[in-house]
Order: sequence, then C-alpha cells, then structure tokens
Amino acid sequence: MVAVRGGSAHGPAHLVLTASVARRYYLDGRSKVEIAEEFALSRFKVARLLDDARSSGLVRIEIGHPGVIDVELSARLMETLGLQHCVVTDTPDDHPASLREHLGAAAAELLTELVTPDDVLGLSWARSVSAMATALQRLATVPVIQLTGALTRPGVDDSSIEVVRDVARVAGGPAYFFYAPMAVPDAATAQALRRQPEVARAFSRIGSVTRAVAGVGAWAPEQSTLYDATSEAERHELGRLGVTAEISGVLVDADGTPVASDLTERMIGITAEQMRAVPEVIAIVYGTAKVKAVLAAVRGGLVDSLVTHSTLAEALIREAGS
Amino acid sequence: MVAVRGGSAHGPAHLVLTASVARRYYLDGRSKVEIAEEFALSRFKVARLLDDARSSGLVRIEIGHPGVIDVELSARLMETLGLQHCVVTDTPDDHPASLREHLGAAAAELLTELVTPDDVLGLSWARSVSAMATALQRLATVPVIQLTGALTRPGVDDSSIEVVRDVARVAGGPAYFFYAPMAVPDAATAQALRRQPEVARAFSRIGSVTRAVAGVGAWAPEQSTLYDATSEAERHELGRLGVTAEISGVLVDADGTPVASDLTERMIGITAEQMRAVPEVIAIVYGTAKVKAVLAAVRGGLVDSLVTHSTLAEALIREAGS
DNA sequence: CACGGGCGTGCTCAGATGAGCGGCGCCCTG
DNA sequence: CAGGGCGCCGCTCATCTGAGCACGCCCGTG
Repeated sequence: MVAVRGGSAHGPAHLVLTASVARRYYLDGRSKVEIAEEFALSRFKVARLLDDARSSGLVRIEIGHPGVIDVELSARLMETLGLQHCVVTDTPDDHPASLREHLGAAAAELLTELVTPDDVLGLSWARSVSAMATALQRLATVPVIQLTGALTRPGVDDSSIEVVRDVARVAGGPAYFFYAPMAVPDAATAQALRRQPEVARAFSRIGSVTRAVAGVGAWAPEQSTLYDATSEAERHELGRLGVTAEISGVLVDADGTPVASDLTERMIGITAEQMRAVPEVIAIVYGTAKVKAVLAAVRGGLVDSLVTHSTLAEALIREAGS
Repeated sequence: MVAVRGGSAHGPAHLVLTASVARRYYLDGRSKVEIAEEFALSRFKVARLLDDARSSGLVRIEIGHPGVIDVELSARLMETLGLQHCVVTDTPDDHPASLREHLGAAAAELLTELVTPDDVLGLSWARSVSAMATALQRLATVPVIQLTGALTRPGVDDSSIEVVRDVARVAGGPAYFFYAPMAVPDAATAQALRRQPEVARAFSRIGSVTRAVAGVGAWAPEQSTLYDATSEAERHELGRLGVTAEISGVLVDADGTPVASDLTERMIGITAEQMRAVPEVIAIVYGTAKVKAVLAAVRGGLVDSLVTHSTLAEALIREAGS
C-alpha cells in the first residue's frame, strides 16, 4: 500500500463501504473471508469494519416479536433474577381483571409447553391460578395436586373452587384435591384437618411435585388474600416480624426467609421447605405494589419462574439492579 | 435426555429462551460455546436457535444512519451497478436547485475523502460540478485539470467559470485551465483551439488524470447543456444515431458505446477513450429523466462512481434489475 | 408387531474467526 | 532533523463455527 491517506477518516465513501460490508455480512449471510475477497480487503479489515458498524450504530440489532409477549423484556427479567422461566406480557396494566386474564392465558401456554408426562403438577389457591386454569386447553397427562386450602372472600367471586379438578380434567390425569380452608382458628383444628383422608392424600403427594403454579401476595391490604383474611392484631404482628411476601400461604420476609408464627401452625397447605423443594414454582403476579414481595419470593428460592406484565417486570429489573 | 416432550414446540418458554440466547449472542457478543455452557445446551442447539431466531424475524438487523446519506441505498446501488463509489442522499427531489446544492455538498465530501496527494483531478463543465466546487472546503494537494470547454446558456447563470481555479485553490495545487467553448462551428476551429497553449497544456495532462468529476446529461431538452446548445437538425441526427447520454461532451448510445459524429470533431474536451482511461470518473446526477442516460454511461465504463438522490437511485436499481 | 419416514440431536473435521502481537509510516515535539 | 507516540495494518495460533452425517426416538402404517 502506498500509504498516503487522503481526506477525512469517516467520509461518505467509508460509510457506504461499511454499509456494503455490513449488508453482505448480516443480511446476505456471507462469511468475512468471502467479503474480504469481494472487496479486496483483509479479513481483519472486514472484521474491524463490522465492529465499527455495530459500535457506531450503523447496524442495529433488535430482538422483538409481534405479539403480547415481550420476549426481550422476558429474557432480561429472567437473567436479572436468575429465573428458570419468565413470560412478560405487555398488556396495559390499567385493568386488573383483563390483566389477570391475559396473564392466565400466558401462564396456561407456558404450562402447556413445560409440563411433560413425567411431571407432577401442584396448584395453589389464587385468582390468577384460576384464570390460568380457565385458559388451559391442553396439558400432558400428569397428576394434579392441590397445595393449599381455599380462601374465599365474602362478596368476591373468586371463581371456581374446582381449579384442581378442572386442570386435571384437561390433563387427563388424577386429581388430588380437598375441601378445607387455608387457615383455621387454632393449631389443633389444623392438625385434625391435615389428618382428613383427602387432605392427607394430597399432602402425601406434595413431595413429588415437580412444577407448581402460585400467586404472590404482598403483606398489605388488597395485596394478599391471606392478609385480608387475617385479624388486625395478627396483621400488625406479622408485619412487625418483617413479612413481605405471601406465596400460597407461605410467609417470608424481605430476604425470602420464612417467617414462623402462630399462623404457620394454623395453615392448611404446603410449607416453606416443601415449596423450596419443588423444582419449579411458577408465580403469576401483577401490580407494581408487589415489587418487593416478588423479589423476596425469588431471593428466598420459593419462586423459580414468573409470569407477569411489563410494568412490573421493569420495576423488578430496576429494583433488582439497585 | 429422557426424551419425553411436553407441550407445543413453540411455546412462550421456547420463545424467551431463544430471545435470551439471541440477546447474549448479538447484543452481548458472547460466543456460541459460552452461551451453550451458560444455558446448558449443546453449541449446535444454540446455533439452530439463532438460525430460527433470524429466519422467524425474532431478531431484526437493520442498517441505517441518521443523516442525509442513505447508506443502505448507496450500498445497494453501488453493488447493483458495480460502481467504485456511490453516495445517495435522501433529499426531497422537488426542488432542482436545492437538490443540486445537496448533491454538490455530498460530492465535495466524497472528493475530500477520496483524493490523495497522488491523485490528479479532472473537472468537467457542469452546474453540479460547480455546486461541488462551492461546497468544497478541504482537499489534498493535487493538480486540477479542466477537461472540457465551457458552455453557457444565455439567461442562465451557470455560476462561475472559475471552477477549476477555485478547486485548485482549495487543494493548493496547480490549476490547468483555459477559456474556450465546449463546441465550435467547425472542426478546423476546434483543431486550432486545441493548439492554443493553455488548452494544449491542460489536454496534455488528461492522460494522467486519476479522478474526474462530471455530470451526466440525457439527450433531451433541458437534460443536457450540450443538447440545448445544438441545432435542431443536429439534435435529430444524433438522436437517430442512438445518443442516450452526454458526459462531459462525450456522447454515447444506450449501451454506452461512444457515438462518433460530425459534432465529435468540433468538441473541445476529453474524448470517450480518454474518459474511459480515467481510473475513476465520479458523476453527479439528479432527476429521474436521466435513468437511461446514467445506465448507459455506467455500462459504457465512462462513469465509475455516482452521487445522486434516492428517487433516481431507486429508479436505477429498478431499471438495472429488469 | 415390524418397519420405515420424519425429526431432533450431537458428532467430525475443515474452514472461519478473534485476541493479541509486532511492524510500519505518519505526525508532533523538542 | 531525530525521536517518541500513535494509529492502522496484517500475521499467528488457539478457538470457534458451519455443513454434512449418523444415530436414536417417535409415530403412523401395513
């Protein structure tokens, strides 16, 4: 090379050459060696041109997908929180009911995809889980286990109590369900209930559950069915103990450490240890009020996967990053 | 692997996994081997995931640049016509004067970039070349050669006749210019003029020109200064001979083959052979009426590089493709 | 129940690629 | 004018990557 350089280093010809090379490489899929031959450059030059093109923004790479699922955000949330799976919809979040419906549909799709005939499915009591059951159209043949007692709020139609049976019907597998409340007034009653044949039958299966679906509640009014069903004094006491999240009746503090209390003894349902032992717990969550609760549940290893909406997902990433 | 597959092949989890992998690969620049290890996949699986991601449109790669130059279109036109260089601006084409100004500026930038101290620059007579000269702010120190006589139209201010001197001043190199018309009434006068010291001095340098800038005219009213300066009979005769393009006084047919005629003898300027011998002739062209003229000039090997606007560039690609 | 097509998977091996290095010419400064 | 700094270039070598192939499983069919 004669090595006498002319004008500006980043003139239009350089720009167009770079664009040509980028086009050949990214759009036509040619190798750098081929491009080097075609343009009479060294392959190193081509590589540097392409590096420049990317760093200068001449080449833009976007990851996206037409549809309700924001795949890029899902991937980011998954990586940020170290989740097993993650689905984020970009549903507008101004209408809780439609939000729940969309998330239920997304969770149903996820479950259909994930569940194999080798799985054992556990279901928690939550409106979002019920929404998922409604949307579920197909599922591998697996046993379905009820993980907690029911908890209905007067005046609120929390939809069918038949969630476990509905899902089991779609799956074509056996259903392990029972009729009992999530919490009872005293430990003795709880123990008695746990000995009930149906309850005991379901509970004996909890250890074999490989995938579970649950909601996540925050310890605040309207943010947890359990909170709303608890007495004023107990709410306060549990709050004092640092309760931040409620997952299927399991209470944990901000670090995700289970908070033992009087209430723990009175619960009919899966324990913190059992839940942590489940290989994959999928939580369906919505509402930005639950940021800290979700983080606690994930950090505590209780929740492994998330189905949520973009506003909450972004808030989670922001909070987790800080 | 246990090899019992669950739900749908393209569920949300698959989508999000693909997005994660694509993000790591394209955005974070990790290698496929690293990604394979991170996600516990085989590197083949990663490669196939990435292939799917691109073919399904999950990953979109765009080449573009904020500015007046449409680099992507420039690259495409360059490849389609096999040009040495190409600059396409996306200036709106509804105002010829502003168009000429923009193209002049783009051409000036291109020239600044391309010209090295080893070059010898030739300039043709054209309004667009004049516009380039006006915009030129910097240039390597090179000799500047006038390639043709001048051709002014009455009532049209074709700007300075001093183009060659102006450019030479910016370059800081010697100027080889002369005052003579582009065409004269008879061959004898032309020969006499060519013997003029200044003319001969400039012409003797034509063989050493390494880069030239010119316009391209179509053989139609208002599309070529030479056409407009020619008699009715001659226009018709030349049209009959198939003249399609005029480049710096050189006339060629639709294939780019030079058309010899009576007029050829009466021209004061570079010949077709000489022009083809110039390593790079850069043409500044605008107006979709000149599609066929540009194609002829390029196919004939007279023009090697183009500075034009998007409308004409697209028309050229369309026409060349068909 | 045996067979064969289709699909997804991972292997081999040659060719492509990236990281880091030394060389060279330009430009700036003393 | 000499020396040093800097940016650009292309090389080497270890690693990465793609094309094609073979295997095993699933499923539908005779």
